[in-house]
Amino acid sequence: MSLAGLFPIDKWNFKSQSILNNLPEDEYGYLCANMLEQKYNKGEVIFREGAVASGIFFIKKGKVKKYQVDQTGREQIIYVANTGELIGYHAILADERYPDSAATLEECVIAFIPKEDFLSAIEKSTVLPRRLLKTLSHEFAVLINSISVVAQRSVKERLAITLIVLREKFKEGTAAGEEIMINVSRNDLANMVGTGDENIARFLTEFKLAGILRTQGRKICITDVKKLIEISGYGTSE
Amino acid sequence: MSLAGLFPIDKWNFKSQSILNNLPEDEYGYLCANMLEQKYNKGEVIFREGAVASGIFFIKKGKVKKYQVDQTGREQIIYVANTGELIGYHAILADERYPDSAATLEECVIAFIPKEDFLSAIEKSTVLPRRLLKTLSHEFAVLINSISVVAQRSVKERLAITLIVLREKFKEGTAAGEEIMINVSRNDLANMVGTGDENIARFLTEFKLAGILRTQGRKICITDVKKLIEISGYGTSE
DNA sequence: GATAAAAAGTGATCTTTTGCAGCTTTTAAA
DNA sequence: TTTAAAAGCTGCAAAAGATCACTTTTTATC
Repeated sequence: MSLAGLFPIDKWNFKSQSILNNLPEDEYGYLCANMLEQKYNKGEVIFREGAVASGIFFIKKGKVKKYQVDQTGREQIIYVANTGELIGYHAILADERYPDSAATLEECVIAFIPKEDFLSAIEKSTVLPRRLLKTLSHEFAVLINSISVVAQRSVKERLAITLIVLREKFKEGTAAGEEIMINVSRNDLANMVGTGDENIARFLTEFKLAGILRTQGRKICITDVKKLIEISGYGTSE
Repeated sequence: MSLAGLFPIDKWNFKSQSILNNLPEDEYGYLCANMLEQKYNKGEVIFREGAVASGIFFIKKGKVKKYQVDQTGREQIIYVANTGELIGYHAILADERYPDSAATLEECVIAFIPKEDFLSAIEKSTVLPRRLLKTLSHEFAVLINSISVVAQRSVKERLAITLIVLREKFKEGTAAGEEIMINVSRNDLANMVGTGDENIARFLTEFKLAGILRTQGRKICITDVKKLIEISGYGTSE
């Protein structure tokens, strides 16, 4: 089923894919001159919050979590980046250290582009600055939306929203007709929602009993998205 | 007292001032060609979330809250913009509707710059795109920081942080040597922290009894910032 | 496939936060 | 200065969420 009109999925997606999409041949070539492609295992850290930013990363394949760790050691996942997205460019553009950490959620292929190449590509390009401004501004909208939701919605609502969004992300790697399986640990799920693992387990059980989803080991399959949208709070209005 | 080294105040400030600061004469002149200056009373709405974005706003004097209202009518204040800051540019750059609403927290003087002027100023300028990229990227860091804090800190800690940040904002309009008075309603304070008015009143009383602050009507004067920083959770580490 | 380690699920309890009701103080307007 | 309305404060009860201990299931590795 499509979410169109039922759930504001745009409010939850950065779409940084569009930055490099259909870039003029020469500009793309230049950007890739010193590109360093690398395979990452599941759970590997790509960069850490506070580290001096040496470049940006292009996710050629896989899913990456972006997160912050607070002083008590708890992890807050800010965003899940998918195949085709760029990460790490904020630090370069702001000329600051990485504001968050990034780690793979599954096996990934990721290309590294050195800071200098990225910056001079922007310098030379006419479309890159414009695209970056657009993407960054859109990201702003996504993030303030997240703040409102985290500040005002219950854990149950937030879990519902998280599951809907994750389902869309996992849809991309799923063949048409095949069932969409969300494959993240309960702990990662808890760190996205901003609660403890136990709470997640409890609500997942509740959702399962309500016929909203089915689990296969750690994997989750949403069987009734509509009901989930209702719980998310976006169901009636918007 | 200075917060340097004690509290990461940079994590809480957009600093969009720097966008127009010391802009080359001609570029600034062009940007201001059709500028429309207007006086706003306290509490007036500047633009509303979801409205088609017609331009950007330059706060010449005063403080403005940026907020979202959820379906239950609750307001979440995302940011307080101060004298010298720009607002409304995200929507223009992203080519989307305003992602949040803006309203004055006090009497303000605000100048409106039409969308077309802003966009062609960017087109013609060499420094504007760069500055915008830098500002937007920094804003990203500020917002993800907010998400972590809202998701993981207690109401008491969040109030402490909010008070420290507000104090810095009100410092700007205060003559040197004069006492810094934070002048916002309990309701606005609650909407910044993301809780109810009653909770704010309770913790303010607690802080008052602990000798951290003093109230004069609705106005708040922080008398022991250090203690507040300890409560905020930034005291020991960072 | 066996097995150890890790992750997930459940129950009980404790803490934090919310929301209501009623009261007091402050503010603004007559 | 008076007065009405708005804003702020406090106590209490209920709800939501966090934490701990323990069991069960799953995953990964030999």
